[in-house]
Amino acid sequence: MDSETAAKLIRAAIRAIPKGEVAGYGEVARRAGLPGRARLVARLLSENDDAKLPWHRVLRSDGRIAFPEGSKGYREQSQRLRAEGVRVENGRVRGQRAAPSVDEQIWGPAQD
DNA sequence: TTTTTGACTTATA
DNA sequence: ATATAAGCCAAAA
Repeated sequence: MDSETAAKLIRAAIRAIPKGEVAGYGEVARRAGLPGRARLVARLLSENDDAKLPWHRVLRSDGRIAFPEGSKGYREQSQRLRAEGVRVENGRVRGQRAAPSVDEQIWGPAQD
């Protein structure tokens, strides 16, 4: 699979995060069928220019914002999240995470 | 060409 | 809670 295809899958996975919920980089990668490739997700977002993509719903695995505290991106992301009703305290998201289906929790993401 | 750099993760101590 | 270590890999240096 080429990198462009991977990028499409990842963007689709990010778009699938419901408004008001969040997901981790690794989680996005897994749901895109690319386990272990959290870094690719991060890289894509760093290059992303699509305003439609809800990049602000993507967090680190510990629920913290991936930008350095106080940076521009940090401020914008927390603001965007709060605008959707997500609870953000000191760079940490309290609110709900995008819950995978029961099947996904047990069996992992669908492969077909 | 090789090395470093990142909006990262999981495991282990 | 902190701190390494190994995995990840495309792009930039």
